[in-house]
Amino acid sequence: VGSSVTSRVLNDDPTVSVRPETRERILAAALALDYTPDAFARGLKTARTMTLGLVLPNLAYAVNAEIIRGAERQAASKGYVLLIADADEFVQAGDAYRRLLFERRVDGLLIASATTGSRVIKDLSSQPLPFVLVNRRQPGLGVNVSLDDEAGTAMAVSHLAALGHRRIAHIAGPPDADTARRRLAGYRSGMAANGLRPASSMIVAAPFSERGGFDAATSLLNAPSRATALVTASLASAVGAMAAARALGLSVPNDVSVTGFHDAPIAEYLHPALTTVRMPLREMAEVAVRTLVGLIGGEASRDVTIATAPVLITRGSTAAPS
Amino acid sequence: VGSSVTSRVLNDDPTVSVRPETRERILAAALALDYTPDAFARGLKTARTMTLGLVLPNLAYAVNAEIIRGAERQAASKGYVLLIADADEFVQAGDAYRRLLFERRVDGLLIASATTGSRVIKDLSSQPLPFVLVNRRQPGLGVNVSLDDEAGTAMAVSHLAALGHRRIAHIAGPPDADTARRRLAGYRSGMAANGLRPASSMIVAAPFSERGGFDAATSLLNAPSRATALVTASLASAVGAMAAARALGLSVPNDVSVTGFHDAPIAEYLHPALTTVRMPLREMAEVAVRTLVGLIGGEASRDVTIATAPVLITRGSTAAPS
DNA sequence: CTGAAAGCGCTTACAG
DNA sequence: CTGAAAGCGCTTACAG
Repeated sequence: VGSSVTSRVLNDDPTVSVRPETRERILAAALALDYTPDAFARGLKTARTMTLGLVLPNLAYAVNAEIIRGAERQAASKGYVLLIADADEFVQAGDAYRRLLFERRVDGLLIASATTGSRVIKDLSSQPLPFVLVNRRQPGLGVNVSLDDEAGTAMAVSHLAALGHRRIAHIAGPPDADTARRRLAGYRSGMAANGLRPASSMIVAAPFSERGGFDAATSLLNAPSRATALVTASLASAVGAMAAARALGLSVPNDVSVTGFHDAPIAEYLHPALTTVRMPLREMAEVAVRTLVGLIGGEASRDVTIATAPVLITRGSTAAPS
Repeated sequence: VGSSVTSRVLNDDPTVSVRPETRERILAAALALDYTPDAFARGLKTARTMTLGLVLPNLAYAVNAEIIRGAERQAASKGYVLLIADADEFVQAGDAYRRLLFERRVDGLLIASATTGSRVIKDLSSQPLPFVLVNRRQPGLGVNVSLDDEAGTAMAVSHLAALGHRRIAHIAGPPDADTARRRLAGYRSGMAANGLRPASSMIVAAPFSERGGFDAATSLLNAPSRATALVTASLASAVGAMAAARALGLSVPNDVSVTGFHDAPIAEYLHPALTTVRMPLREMAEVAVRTLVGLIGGEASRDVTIATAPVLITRGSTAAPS
């Protein structure tokens, strides 16, 4: 049997017409020999690598792990394999950048990098490789898949307002992260919806880290007529905020309530257990992969905001003000 | 200029002899055209993909994120790119397995999967693809790079013994994880070194999770003549153990001391802050990559245990027994 | 010192 | 229905 027929049979080419017997022989031989096509040879010929690149920031937080896992699984189910690149190096236009963008190693890129406006991101648009921004909106710059962070944060605010809190402060993320800006918007709209208008001193920007939350909460809780509740923009900063309250001799939730953003197993085991907004992170990663695969296939795609509603997980870190 | 010379100049082929002027022209043209060789074409010809596969388990824990990050950076600096595969799917011999093992997509594999004796792992040895086991020893099965988990755990035990504890219990990991077995061995040797011999009821196996630690600690702390200190085999189980103590009305560290294994930013912000053993995880990942690259290059390699000593980070979760 | 040729392992028009 | 041929973009002996 010639290699042409073999290739077509093995690839289920619908245009092939082959005698059932020949097909059987090919299939049997392939099985007997454990034949698996060489991905690089195939990639060279078809100009499809069946590989997706994932550029992502700090892995130390469970949130990003959810994204990797969701993306990896969805990619696998679409026949793709996932290449991972560190955002820091990528964004500095290092080797990872060159390798993913120009060596034709990937058919498309998922960019989950958190900060905004880097030169690299701009390069992308003047360049034919399809890409999708994950958890990150940047109008005018290609397709993005993101969550309704605003609704999530507003939900946390409403929960606290319903408990009777009025002086609700916000530990926001870093201003260069668009997720931080959208969570801040959610804080504002949540306050407004509850008839509250926060003083600007009630909003403090901080990195998405324990340390960031600690420092921000310390300054917030040291202020005169301090807040009775802190809505934070990440899980890590909520942990830091609770630690800061304790360090000041304040009890959570008796003296001050704290909410986090995103959920992870540890939230339930903290002291007190953390009330937090659970966002559909895995779904976001899956949709991002599907969107990218569509783009690669030539589909026109639009931005998508994951419609699945955020869920507020109420635990011990929030209570009525005393 | 012919493509042969071009290729050799661009690849710095030492055997090429070329007029300086020609070389200049080639270099200038490459620069002007932003030329980057097609990785797949090169891979097809050279039979080197310059890609490494990383098979790893549950990403939800910061520990594994350290491994990815260390591996990714080291791979990048060696000119490699990192493909990621989910251990669950891989170990069940799913598509990821086929793709990484047989499609010649990678030059070698880093296996950081935690459990032991899977069929897939055995397949590997009857198969020419170089691989390195990361954080996981399996005698007779290829090269592994691991940490001195035993010393780390013994260190935690000695710290508690020095504080005056005698009834030190161990929340071990799952018995099918060799890291768990080595930490258990460290617990035993640490106890012996301090003249203590624990009753077998002082050792409880549990998954490496908050929940696992919670359940194990609950049973341990409900027992008669309960332990005054718990040495756990992971960060997550320490968090769970502290929660269990609280749930029983016991204070950490006044009634019971707790130690974790591995460090992450959150440990410092827990209540109380967690005493834990910091292991050189990133170094392990880097050495694993270097070892794998050596193997790919045909070097004979031996198992390596990272020599860098574990460090005990003493925080508020341990104190003298009251 | 430089270039033409072969070939890596596939897929895909195309001819028989 | 089946197979021979070209070609994807490189690298590497080899010939000039």
